[in-house]
Amino acid sequence: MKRRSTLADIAAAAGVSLMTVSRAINSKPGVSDELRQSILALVEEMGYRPNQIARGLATHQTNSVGLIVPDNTNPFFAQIARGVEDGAYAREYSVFLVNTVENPTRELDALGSLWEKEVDGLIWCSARVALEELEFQLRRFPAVVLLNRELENPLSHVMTLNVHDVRGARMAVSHLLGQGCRHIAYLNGPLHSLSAQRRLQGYQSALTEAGLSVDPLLEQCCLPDTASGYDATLVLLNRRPDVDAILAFNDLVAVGAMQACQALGRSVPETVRIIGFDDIPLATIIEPQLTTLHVDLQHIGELAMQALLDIMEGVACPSAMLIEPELFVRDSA
Amino acid sequence: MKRRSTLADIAAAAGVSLMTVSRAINSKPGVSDELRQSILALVEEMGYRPNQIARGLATHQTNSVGLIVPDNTNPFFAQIARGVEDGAYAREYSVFLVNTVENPTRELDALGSLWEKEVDGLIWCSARVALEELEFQLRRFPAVVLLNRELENPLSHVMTLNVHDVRGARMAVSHLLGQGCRHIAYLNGPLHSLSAQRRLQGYQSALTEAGLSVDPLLEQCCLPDTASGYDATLVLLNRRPDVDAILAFNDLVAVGAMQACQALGRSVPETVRIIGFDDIPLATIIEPQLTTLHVDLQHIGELAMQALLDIMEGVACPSAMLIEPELFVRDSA
DNA sequence: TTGTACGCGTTATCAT
DNA sequence: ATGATAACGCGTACAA
Repeated sequence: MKRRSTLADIAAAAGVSLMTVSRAINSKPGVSDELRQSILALVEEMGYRPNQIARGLATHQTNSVGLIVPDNTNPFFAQIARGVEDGAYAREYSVFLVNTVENPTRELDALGSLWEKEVDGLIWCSARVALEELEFQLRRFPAVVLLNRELENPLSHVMTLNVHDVRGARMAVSHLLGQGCRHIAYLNGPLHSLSAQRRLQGYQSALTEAGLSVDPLLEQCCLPDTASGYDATLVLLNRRPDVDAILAFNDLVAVGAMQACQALGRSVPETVRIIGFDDIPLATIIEPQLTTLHVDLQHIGELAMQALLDIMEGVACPSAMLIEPELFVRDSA
Repeated sequence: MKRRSTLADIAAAAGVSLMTVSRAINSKPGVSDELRQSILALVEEMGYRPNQIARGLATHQTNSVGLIVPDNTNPFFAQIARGVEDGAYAREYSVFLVNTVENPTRELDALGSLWEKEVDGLIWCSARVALEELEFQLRRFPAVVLLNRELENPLSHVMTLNVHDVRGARMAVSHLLGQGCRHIAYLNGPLHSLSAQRRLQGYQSALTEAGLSVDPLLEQCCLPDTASGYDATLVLLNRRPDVDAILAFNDLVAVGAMQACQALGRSVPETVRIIGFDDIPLATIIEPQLTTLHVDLQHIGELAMQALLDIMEGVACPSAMLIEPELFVRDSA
């Protein structure tokens, strides 16, 4: 690996000063056209590329952002990450990806590490930290987009981006009620998850408004994966065999629920209707295809990145965005 | 966002020189114990964290690596990325994630961008560039782990990490032959994919060795996703209705094949046996569960990261690693 | 239009 | 054990 050429090398080769080369490269005024051409030719020839570390030190801009997710393996976050990365590429930014693995220590480590690296901005999904810690961290970064978390007091350099979970859950329940279901259960996600709380709230309020009572026995918590959804459904259906519909925290849980129903000989959607959330690719792969609340996750990722760039550039930007999920009725409900 | 404190701030507060603080922080010798203690206390109090950009400029080490994948949304690469990130976290490295989206331009852009950022190392999956370009790029980085690509002439700072695709495909074909199948088709992946070529080779050689002829009509190309697998299977079964087994390039394709069979009323595994490759989570979610060649992708990611660190630290390291897939017999074959 | 001096925050080197 | 000084590669501010 031979030494990288620097501005000084180019300047020497071109017989001009450092600054002239710098200006030529950054297409700034103050360089005659022919000189610029010959410099750029040299740059090409010598394979020069600006050293972003040095540039970062001088300008306090690194052209990189951090993306914190619980687990990039989860299709939900994978899609978002893809959108973020696409958006970053379009604007010549690089993305540091970090998984928290639902581990508070690792989450704080990630924040510290990103801060040390002087990222220009941060997209932070499902922040699991206490409010005080959250505010401390937000203060440290120049720009932040918070996904899946809300903020009482808006900060000018922070935008929150949330799915309208309450409305989504209500749409699902309405649909089930319309199909004649009267014993609708809810497989909730982790209690500390804001989405889980909001979806629960939507579920309960829809039932109440329909004149049905909210029955704690119809609510069952589980981790947001297929295996947990399966187990939770067995528990649920054992406790309340009269259940005729299940709203699941997300699609993975819904699929687990579907498998459990099949294992118990309860056909879907004939005896139990199932609705998921998020519309991950799996939703259309399994049989019967999953009715679910569709959210364009990749687009959300791109939106988040664009908003982040807007904040960084001082462009006016809303303090919060709310994404409306859409009920995609397929075969499971 | 208030100004970050710097070494100078700490030094001033402690009434010592910059270097003493630097030494204390980096736990280098040359600082008395009590002084070190009091400095570290100040560091804590003032919330000081070293600026990695400045440090990077001074040391030419950034404590960050690049990870290039075709698409982080593909479970195959998502698992690998997760392993890489876990490994990086364990050693206090950060990971730049880049998607190439099978786009050569974007792949080159990614390499350029990572080089500008002075990453200490690179994990490069499924490099799609020509040999000459590959060698040029490899020369630019201090350390590289190449996944899914081989190298004629080993380089001391590069390691290749491949799955033994040939052996995997042969195991699959053997298994199918043992089940009595005699018209085994192969749904190949993209032609430019090295894995696809190797799996094809394993498929063909296993047939030949069993005394069966290789029939081009039994080979069908498709993109490595479910929809393409579905379409390709329709084409294939239309052309050769006598097919009694399908080996798919990967699990996504296999699932598409399974759906196509079901759509055509051909039961799996009774009339058509199907085997996939990679064993992504989906393999055990669908019904019937997929028989497939299992590879521990997350572990591969960790291995890649560890090897990369070894290269970077000058630790002796093999020039190539070959991972053996294992046939997991489930319900589809 | 072009060039010079300096600073960004840190580490390496050489003194003390 | 501690400190002064010079890099690292670039951009900003100002001078020519």
